[in-house]
Amino acid sequence: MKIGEVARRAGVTIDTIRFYERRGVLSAPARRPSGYREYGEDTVGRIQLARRMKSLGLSLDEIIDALAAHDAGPVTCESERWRLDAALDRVDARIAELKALRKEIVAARTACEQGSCTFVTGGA
Amino acid sequence: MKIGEVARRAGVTIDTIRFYERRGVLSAPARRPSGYREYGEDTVGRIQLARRMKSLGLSLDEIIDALAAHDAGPVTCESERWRLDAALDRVDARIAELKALRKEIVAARTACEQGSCTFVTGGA
DNA sequence: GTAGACTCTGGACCTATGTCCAGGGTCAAG
DNA sequence: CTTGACCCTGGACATAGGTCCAGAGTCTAC
Repeated sequence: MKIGEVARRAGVTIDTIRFYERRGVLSAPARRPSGYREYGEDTVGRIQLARRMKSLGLSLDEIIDALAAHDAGPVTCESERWRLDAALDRVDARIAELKALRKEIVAARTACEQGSCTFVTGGA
Repeated sequence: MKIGEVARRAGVTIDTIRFYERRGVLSAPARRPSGYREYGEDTVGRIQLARRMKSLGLSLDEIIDALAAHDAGPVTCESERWRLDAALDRVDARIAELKALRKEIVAARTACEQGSCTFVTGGA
């Protein structure tokens, strides 16, 4: 299968596939005599798994690591769940940050309404 | 006042001040015969106001715009509050995104525990 | 006058994840 | 054989907000 078909079936662009190859998400595929990349079915699944991980908030480096674990041997939900936990912790931390920021903004708004504005005057 | 003192008093780096000048947050200051930038007191306040806006989630472009409004004439909390509202809307939107992501992650975790894992197998 | 701290310019570099491009070669159908 | 779709490489570009650098000139206290 040529790269275009892999891209179409996996729902990504050709550029993304080549980028993933450069970054190590995908290993270098076989080549036709012409130099064209030749992929097997499994590549589509691997890309889809990578995208699934990405959609759950894993970074590319984390995805590479997770896929390496897959490659190294049988993985189970038990052995991999910590990756989700890490992603969850990060999301929670980010939400907490944003909630703190929200509070700040609301406080600034309230101060505005009460005449002790720190947004227009720069106080604080 | 030379740039180093402004930086120290405003709590930013010299590089940041020069960057703000390039971007238009600060106008080009007077120069000494040697070429050194010469600042007045007001610059410290302007930088602090910019930082305050930044800490409330405004982008640099928004800060530039807000400061331009300050420069153009008297501003009031009434006339400027919409900027805070815009920042608040953005933060709320981002929090909503992250909560949706959180839900996804938790769902993936739950599926793991129940044996229908979409994280290890890539299903979905 | 000299040492050490300060400042100048202009551009490269950083993170993260792709996206796009030019200039060229290849494949498949008619 | 031609045409149009496909693929190759390597590198530049994008976002946002700075950060850092070299090599040169300046300022100040002693």
